[in-house]
Amino acid sequence: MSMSSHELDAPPWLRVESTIMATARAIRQSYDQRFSDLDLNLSEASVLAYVAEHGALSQTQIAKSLGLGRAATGALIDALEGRALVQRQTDPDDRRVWLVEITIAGKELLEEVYVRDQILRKQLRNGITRQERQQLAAVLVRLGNNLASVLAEEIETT
Amino acid sequence: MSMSSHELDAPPWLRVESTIMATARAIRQSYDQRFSDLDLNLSEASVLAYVAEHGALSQTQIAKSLGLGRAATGALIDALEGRALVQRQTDPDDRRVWLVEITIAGKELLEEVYVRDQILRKQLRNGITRQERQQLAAVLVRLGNNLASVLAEEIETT
DNA sequence: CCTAGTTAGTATGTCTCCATACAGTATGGC
DNA sequence: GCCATACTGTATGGAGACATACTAACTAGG
Repeated sequence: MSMSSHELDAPPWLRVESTIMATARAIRQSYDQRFSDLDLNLSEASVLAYVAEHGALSQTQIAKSLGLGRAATGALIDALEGRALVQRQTDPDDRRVWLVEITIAGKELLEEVYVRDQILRKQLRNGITRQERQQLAAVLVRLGNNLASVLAEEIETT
Repeated sequence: MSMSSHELDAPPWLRVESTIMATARAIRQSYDQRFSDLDLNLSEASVLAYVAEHGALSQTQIAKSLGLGRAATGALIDALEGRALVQRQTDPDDRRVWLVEITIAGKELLEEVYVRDQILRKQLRNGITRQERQQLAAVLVRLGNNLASVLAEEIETT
């Protein structure tokens, strides 16, 4: 993996963006590999975990919480439902919405997901202190806020 | 932007991954917006800047330095060449390779790119100290190394 | 009521990238 | 020289996500 090979010679903005981008890709990839024999990718596992923790939720709620669009979320739930890991129920109060719940089979699979997540996280934290991780998260959040205002401002101006 | 809305309620691994992922997406998006009236996206601008700085390069060299695959890089160069921002020249020493160089028009466009990059970077750095940025980069590199070894190990085991 | 506006979920097209496979070309051992 | 190997650039198919547009259904104002 050429993670750090383009640290010195690339143009400045690319350093930030491509490092973050490459890291994000690699995280996704490592989870996908660890989950591959469960036939789950990271997004599917995330939906499963989120639904397990929060009970019957609409797809829009799930999408918002996971930072995905509604279309992408719907596709994920299609896949999970096809394997009977979650089930859709009609909402008695609103005939537009599906309430998504985890099934017994889903819970069982999720146990294995948790185990592997723990192992992988331990490997990824190697050589990175708790304080550093917290700082990383804090800086990323601030960066995210700056990005949000940049993007918002941009829309105004247009 | 729901950058921080899923900070507290999402499952743990998702916090790290999705924060990084969302940040990367947002960075790309903000650059794309700032460059949109130049008809450039971040990757194209990166290729342009990299070629401007390092002169005639093979596509493989460019790909490696930018952390992209050769196919994706080729497509980017196709687009830039179609707009006469770069030009391909045959390598007298190796008939397989294209040597890619920036054109006058490319250099002119790049000036504008640099100006906008400076402005955007200043906005993104808002409230983040130089030290924090360096630490962010350092932690990301370490995380990247951990990811690389995880992915490598995974291949061995398979 | 009933009409206008909003929201839930879905379908579709696009974007950006990767992985794989391929054809043409170099290179190093024999 | 010759062959196996490695490498360059391209074509193709797929993954993952977005934006847009659409249908169905809810809701609030008149």
